[in-house]
Amino acid sequence: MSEVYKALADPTRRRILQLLREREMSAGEIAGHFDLAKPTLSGHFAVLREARLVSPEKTGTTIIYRLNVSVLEEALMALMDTFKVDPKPAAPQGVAENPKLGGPS
Amino acid sequence: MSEVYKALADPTRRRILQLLREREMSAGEIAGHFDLAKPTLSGHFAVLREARLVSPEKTGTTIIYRLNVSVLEEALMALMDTFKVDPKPAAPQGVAENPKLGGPS
DNA sequence: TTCCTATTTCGCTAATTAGCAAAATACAAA
DNA sequence: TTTGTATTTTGCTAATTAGCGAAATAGGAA
Repeated sequence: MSEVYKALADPTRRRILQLLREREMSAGEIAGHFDLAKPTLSGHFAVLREARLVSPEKTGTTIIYRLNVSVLEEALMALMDTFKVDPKPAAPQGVAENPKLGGPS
Repeated sequence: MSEVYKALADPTRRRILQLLREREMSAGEIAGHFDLAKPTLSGHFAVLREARLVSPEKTGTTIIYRLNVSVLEEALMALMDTFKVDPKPAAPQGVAENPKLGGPS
């Protein structure tokens, strides 16, 4: 799960995911959308694969990358759950007002 | 907005946010939850402040950190919108089975 | 004022990472 | 087999970053 955070932390990888959200694409086609060398993009693909955010499908010499929507969905859900954020416009969330400042130090 | 991704990418910072989700705490009290030096934690606080995920409030010599729930909420919403993910459980859909290429050949 | 506590800022080091060119791998066609 | 195309792996450099101890800053108490 931590790999997902790492994968999402890079803007290039987020753009790749957005591209794949529209339709699946080959590695070279994705690379064509960036001003980066192909080995650089290949490295980004590896990070996205490790996070299970994309799945490669080899057909001939080309590799088709497809967005793994369910993994992305699960990751965002877990994120919301971790921070107890509701998908609805939040009710006034009571913040504890007992900070106990000087504390037990 | 990109600062939020960066802030969430580090596990220590995510634990800090989880602590602050329960109640606001002073910098020193937060530091007490970790085996890290205080300057290290102070650096993490700075990243969280830059992302506007926490707000500091100075009272005397102590600084109380409070979770900025609305910012976290907005960030997660924007993330879901970016990737067009619905807050409902989705139909099961092919999950990646092997991050490496070449497969079981 | 001096002293104590809380927190940050300053250097610095080690580890990580994004980027590239070149080489290697894999596959299809001739 | 050789050739050509698509993609990854290798080896490297520069930039970023998490970590630390020491010093600096700020406020309250004596």
